[in-house]
Amino acid sequence: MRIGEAAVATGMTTKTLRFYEDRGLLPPARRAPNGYRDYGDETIARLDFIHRGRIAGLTLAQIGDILRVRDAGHAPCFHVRDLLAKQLADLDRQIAELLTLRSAVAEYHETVAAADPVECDPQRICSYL
Amino acid sequence: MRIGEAAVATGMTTKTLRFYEDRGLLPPARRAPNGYRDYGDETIARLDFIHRGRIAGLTLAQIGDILRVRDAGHAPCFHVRDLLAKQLADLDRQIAELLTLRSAVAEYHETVAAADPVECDPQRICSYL
DNA sequence: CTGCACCTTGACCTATAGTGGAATGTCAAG
DNA sequence: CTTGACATTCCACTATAGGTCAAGGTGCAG
Repeated sequence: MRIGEAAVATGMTTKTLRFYEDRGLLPPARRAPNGYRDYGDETIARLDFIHRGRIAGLTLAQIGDILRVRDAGHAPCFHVRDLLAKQLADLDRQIAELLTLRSAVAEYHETVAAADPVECDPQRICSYL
Repeated sequence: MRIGEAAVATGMTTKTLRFYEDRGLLPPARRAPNGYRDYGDETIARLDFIHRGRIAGLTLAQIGDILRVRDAGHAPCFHVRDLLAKQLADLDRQIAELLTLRSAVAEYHETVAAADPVECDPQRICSYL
């Protein structure tokens, strides 16, 4: 299977596949006599895994870690569990930060929406921010 | 006031001040005869405004837009109001996305936490993700 | 034989908000 | 006269996940 077909099969671009190889998420591809990359079904499965990981919000580095555990012959379940726990904690922190920011912005917005431009002090750029 | 003093006064670094000038958030600084930048109080006020904008989660580009409106002689209130409304909408979207992602990750996490590594199919890398 | 679709590599670009370092100039104090 | 603290410019680098462009090789159909 050539790179273009693999790209269509996984919904990625050929650029992305080469990029993943360069980043070590895919092993160096087997080559046809003409130098073209030749992929088998196991690579498609690997790319699907990478895709699922990305959907779960994992970074390529984290996905790479999981793949290396698997490639070392171990089941990466415990590693994945820890990674997902960390991901949950990160998400909770990010959500909390955004909620804090949201309430600050909402307050500014109410103030400025009720503002009279005439009272705005040029020196302060905008009196309501 | 030299750049180092202005940096201390605003809690920024000299690098940041030069960077802001380069990005057009500060006008080209007045220079002392020795070539050193020479800042007045109006620049400190401007830097404080930039700082408040950053705290409100505005990008430098957005803050720059506000400053250009002010520099053109207009009160930027209406512009700021629209910007903050957009910022609120963006934040709501981001928060919603993160909450969606969080629930997906939470589900994966529960599944994998209850998983038996022995049943994990190597071909699928990790059966629970 | 030529056109077209596909493949190869390498180098550079995107956005964000700065940070780090090198080479050099300025100025007051000891 | 030199040392130290400050200033100048310019260039490169950080992290993320690729995208763009160029110059060229491969292979099949008409």
